[in-house]
Amino acid sequence: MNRANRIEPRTLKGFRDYLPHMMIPRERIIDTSRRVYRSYGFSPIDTPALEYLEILTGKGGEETDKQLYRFQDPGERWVGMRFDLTVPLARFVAQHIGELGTPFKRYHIATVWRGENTQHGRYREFMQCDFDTIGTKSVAADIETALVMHDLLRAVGFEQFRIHVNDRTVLSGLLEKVGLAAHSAPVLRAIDKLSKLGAEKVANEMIATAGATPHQADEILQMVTLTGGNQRVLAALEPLVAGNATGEAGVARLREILAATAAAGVPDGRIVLDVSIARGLDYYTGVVYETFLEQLPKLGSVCSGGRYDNLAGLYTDQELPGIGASLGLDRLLAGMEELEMIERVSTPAEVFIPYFAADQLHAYLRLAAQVRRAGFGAEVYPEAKRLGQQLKYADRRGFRVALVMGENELAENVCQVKLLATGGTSTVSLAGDAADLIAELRRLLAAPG
RNA sequence: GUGGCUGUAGCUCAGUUGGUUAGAGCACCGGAUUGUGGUUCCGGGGGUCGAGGGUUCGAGUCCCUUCAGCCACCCCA
Repeated sequence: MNRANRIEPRTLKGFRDYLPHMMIPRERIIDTSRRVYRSYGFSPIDTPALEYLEILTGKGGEETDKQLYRFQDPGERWVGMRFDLTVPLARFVAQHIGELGTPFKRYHIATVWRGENTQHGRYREFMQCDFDTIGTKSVAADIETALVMHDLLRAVGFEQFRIHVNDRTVLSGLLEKVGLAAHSAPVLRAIDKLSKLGAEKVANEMIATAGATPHQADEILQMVTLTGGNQRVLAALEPLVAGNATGEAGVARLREILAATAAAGVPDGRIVLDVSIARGLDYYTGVVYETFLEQLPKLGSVCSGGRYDNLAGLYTDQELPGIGASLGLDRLLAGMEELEMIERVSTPAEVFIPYFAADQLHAYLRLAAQVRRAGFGAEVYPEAKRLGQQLKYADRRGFRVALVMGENELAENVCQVKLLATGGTSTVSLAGDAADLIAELRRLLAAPG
C-alpha cells in the first residue's frame, strides 16, 4: 500500500493503549483488589457496556449527562455507554433483587467511559474497581467498607495512608440547624474544596452559589475545620449538632465506626475523622470515605466511597440502601509510579531459556515444561541466535533467571542457573525430573515480585 | 464545556532575522565477540518537522484552521 492510502495508527483523545510494562502492574493491582474483595465475601458480577439511554440519563445529574457517550445502535435504539458502575448496579439490583436476596455484596471491575476533557490522570476510558453492599443500613456494613479499603491499600503495598471519614448526616444536621438544608448540594460541593481552596474561598463560594449569609458560612466553616484527633473532634461536634436528631445520629455513627475499626485491628491514626469530606456526588446520604497517600497528598483520593440510602429508586419502588467504594486504579498507579513502587518489567514470566544448541529444541521445550509444572513462568527464545543477544533480550524484559544449556551441559544432563540481576551462576543436575533445578528456582525466586 | 501553554525520529530535545539535501543523545536492529547480558567501538533502519490551508522566489521557522498533549476552571476515579 502506498503512503497516501495508509491509515495513520492512532488512538482517540482520552483513550490509551497499555504496553506490557504498564499492563503488568495494572493487572497486579486488579488481581489484588479482586482477592481482597473476595476475602470479604463480595461476589463478582458484570453488566453490559451499553445500556438503554434512559437507564443512564437522569441519574448523576447534568454533568454526567453531558459526558455520556450516546448513539443509535444498528436497530436505531438510543443507547449509552456506562459512565460508572454504580448506575448499572442500581439497574441490576432493581432487576434481579428477587433472585439475589439481601444483603447483596458484589464487586465489579470494569471499564467505563466519560466524554469529558482530559487531563493528567483523567481519561475518557478508564477502569473502576467497585465493591458495594446492598440492602442493609447497618453500621456494620459501613465498618466493613472501611476495613476492605484498609486491607486493599495494604495488600497493594502501602503503609503510609489515611482513610478520611465523615457522615453527611452530620453536615445535614448542621445545615438544618443553620437553615440551609434546602441548598445542601452547592454547600457540600463548596465544603469538599476546603483542602484545596482554604476557608475564605469556600465561604465566598457558599455565599455566591448557595445563597448563604456570611454568618451561616461562618458556622459551617467552624465545624468543618475542626481538627485535633478523632476523640477531640467528636467531642467538639456534639454541642454543634445538639438538639438536631439527624446530626446527633451521624455523630453517633461516626463514633461507632471509629471504635469498631480500632477493635478490628486498624492501627491508630489510619482512620481520620474529617468533617470537611463531603464527596461531590449528590447521591451519597450517609458515611463518606476518601483515602489519601501520606507521601502524595496532592494526588487526591485513591479509594473513595460512601453510603446512599436509595440507590435504585429510579428503577423500583423497593427501598434498597447500600454502601460501597471504588479503587481509583489509574490514580493509584500514577502515585505508585511517582513513589517508584513499580518495577519496570515487561514479561510476566520469571525464567528465560535461551535456544542455544540449534538441533536441541526438544530438550529446551522439555526443560520449559518441567519448570512450568513447578509453577513458574518460562519462555524459550524462538530462534537459535547468539547467546549474548538472547541474554540481552532476557535482561531487557526483566526475566529473573536464565537457564543456560548448551552442548556441554546437555552431555552431562545439567544446566546453568543464571541470576540475571547479579550474573551469578550455578550448575545443577537435571536428573530425576529436574528436582534439583526446581529446588534451586524455588530458593532464588522466593523473594516477592 | 471555558481559558492558557506546547507539538521536529519510539523517547528527550537542537535547528540563527524565513535560505540548498533536517541533526544529536538515548532506545531499537546488526556486527566486532559462531558458549554468557546490563561497558565500549563500528554500522543500519526509522521524519512528507502533528494534519490541512495561506503568505512568500523560498516555510520546521510567519498567519489561519484543525487534531493531540499538558495546566487551570468545572467536575471527578
